[in-house]
Amino acid sequence: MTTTGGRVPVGERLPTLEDVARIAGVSRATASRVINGIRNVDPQLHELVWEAVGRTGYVPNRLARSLVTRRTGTIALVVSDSESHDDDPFMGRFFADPYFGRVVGGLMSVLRAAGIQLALQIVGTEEQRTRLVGDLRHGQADGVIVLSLPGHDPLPRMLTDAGVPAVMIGRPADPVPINYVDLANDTGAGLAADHLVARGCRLVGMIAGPADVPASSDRIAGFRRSMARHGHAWVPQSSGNFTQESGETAMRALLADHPEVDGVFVANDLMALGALAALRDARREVPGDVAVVGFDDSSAATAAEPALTTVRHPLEDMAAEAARLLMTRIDDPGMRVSSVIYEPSLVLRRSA
Amino acid sequence: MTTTGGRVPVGERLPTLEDVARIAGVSRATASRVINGIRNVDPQLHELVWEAVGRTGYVPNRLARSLVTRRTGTIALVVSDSESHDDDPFMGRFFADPYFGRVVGGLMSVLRAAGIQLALQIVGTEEQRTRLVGDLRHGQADGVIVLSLPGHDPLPRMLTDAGVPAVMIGRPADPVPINYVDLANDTGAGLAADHLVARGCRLVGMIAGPADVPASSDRIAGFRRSMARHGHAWVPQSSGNFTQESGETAMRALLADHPEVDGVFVANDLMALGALAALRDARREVPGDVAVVGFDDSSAATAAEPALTTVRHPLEDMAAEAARLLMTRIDDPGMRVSSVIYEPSLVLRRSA
DNA sequence: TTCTCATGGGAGAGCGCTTTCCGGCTGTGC
DNA sequence: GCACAGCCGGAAAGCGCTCTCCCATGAGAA
Repeated sequence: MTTTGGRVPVGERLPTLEDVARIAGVSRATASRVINGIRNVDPQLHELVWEAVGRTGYVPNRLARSLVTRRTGTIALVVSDSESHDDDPFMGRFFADPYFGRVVGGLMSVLRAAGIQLALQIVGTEEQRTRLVGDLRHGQADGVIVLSLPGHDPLPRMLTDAGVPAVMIGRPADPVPINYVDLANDTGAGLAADHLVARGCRLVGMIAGPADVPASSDRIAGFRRSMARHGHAWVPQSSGNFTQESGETAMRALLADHPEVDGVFVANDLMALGALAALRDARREVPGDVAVVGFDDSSAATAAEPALTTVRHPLEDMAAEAARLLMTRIDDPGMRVSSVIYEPSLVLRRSA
Repeated sequence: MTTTGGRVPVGERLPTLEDVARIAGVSRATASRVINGIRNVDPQLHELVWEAVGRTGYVPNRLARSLVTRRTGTIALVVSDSESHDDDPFMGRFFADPYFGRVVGGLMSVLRAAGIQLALQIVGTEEQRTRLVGDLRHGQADGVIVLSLPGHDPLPRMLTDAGVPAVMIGRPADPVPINYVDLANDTGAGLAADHLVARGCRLVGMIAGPADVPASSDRIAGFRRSMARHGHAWVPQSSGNFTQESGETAMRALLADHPEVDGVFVANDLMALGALAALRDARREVPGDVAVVGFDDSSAATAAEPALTTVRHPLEDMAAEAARLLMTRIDDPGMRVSSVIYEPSLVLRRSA
């Protein structure tokens, strides 16, 4: 078996800048200048260097370069999971949820074009968090996108204290001077309330998410506020954990306690799917007997039968914006803390 | 504002091994040995070093370490996208698909415990591929997990030629001596055929995926073979691209051409969701008029109404296995090429 | 002609770490 | 009492790259 072209045989030492320089008959410094397009270099040497690069199949060693430039071309996506343990199935659920995929897709749409790679990090324990922040300060990654998760996570604060460029998707639970991109969750929930009331619903219930997730509590507050404004001071509520099954259970509970509900706002589409199943079991027509409004406009909304009327959450756009914000922050360390809030809209389908 | 505890102020130079050594009153070499737990070091010095580490808040610089050890503690997840362009929406679809999330979840379940991070890479152009392989040879990552995508991708071959530890999830389209983990897709499709026939279906159709994806073509072949064995030499077929809408379109086409179908095998759950919608539109009862079997047992299967009878694809387990295989390969470069094939099973729900 | 100044290239000092090599010390067996 | 292992710690050589100095050269000004 022969080796084709200029390909370097396996196991052989890889060509270094030194080799390129030697072959081109210039110094390492000049070779480096040519390859990085820095300063004017004599066109003739320029050519010689590129020729040597071609002949050797030279590829710069990113690690070595990063060590001196303090730039890695990597952004970390950190999922901070302060509550669950390593063997908790929570993470499995998390990745399977459309949320994760949509975020990654949005981030990559921007990062890919910029030639930046995304490094996925999950931190659970205090030690892992400290470690992560340490690595980041060393420039393991140029910046961080933090995904908001349940609980009062110390990570955002640690990151800002350490001066690591960071952007959160979803606001932090505690007030921390960190950049973030979020949705006006309260307004979105308000839209759902308006719609259900306008439809003529008399008793509207709510299936909420975990109270310690900011996105969730904002939806709860926004919904209640809007309902109150419409004269519904009291809203029966049941809670789930954003999964389909929990939505089904919550709907059953709601139905048991308040058989007369004729409208329900579910804090995310996945739970709405479960709610739909529970309503089917209870022989309630949707939207005839009970109108259902979801939240997120994820793929689950169109998968549902009937298709879900839901609040649109432009997660891909938000993630893309977060990536852009982070890149700006990385290039300009002096940038002042800023946040971008997206406005939700109601997507009308058949369920309400 | 004061700085708490041993925390190092922002902007200050980070403590290096040199600093730790100086404070502990030992040489850099000894400090390194203590921190990495290499060789026996006098217990007293040992303690001195750790104390210095605590006082300075020292965290080893991973980059510098990797440069010399040639180990990064990173595994790359590469999505090779040889056909689409940068602005193609294909990638958005890809990340939103449960497939991606399930794979990441499975990988992380293993990698997280091993303290390895996952770096996401998307390569589209030839240049990006060359670049990627170059970076990998330099040890940018210790190994690669490759996701199989449409088309005859040159990447697997490039990787093996370069001697980069790699494991594919899903077999390569062309025969390449690369490690992979796959599902016996043909057997799975056969299970679906057996079930539909056993149910008494007279005319069974099929909604296939793209023909150039190995997983898809294996399902097609397996289904046809099994149907033939049951005496159904001919199977009407319509194709989609694994999305819900394409499934709906394909089902409509199938119904138009063969109104008498009373059973259909759909090559993945997402398309099955679409097929269900088309059947509903056409006023066919499922499973009464038409029985439907999906593939994957993804979250879409339970979201469907009626819930889908489907072929279980243990993607999380497979991804976890791929991660383990890769780690083994990394530690033992001499390991011979091996592949693991998972056996599918049929999950009975209501649609068939 | 001489001095100034701009320009391009080379030498070499690091970036922060691991690891080999070697010297000095202690303990054992004869 | 001596030779020989066996250990342990330090000095220093890198890993592959960038980038600051500094020098040489040549053009333009006085």
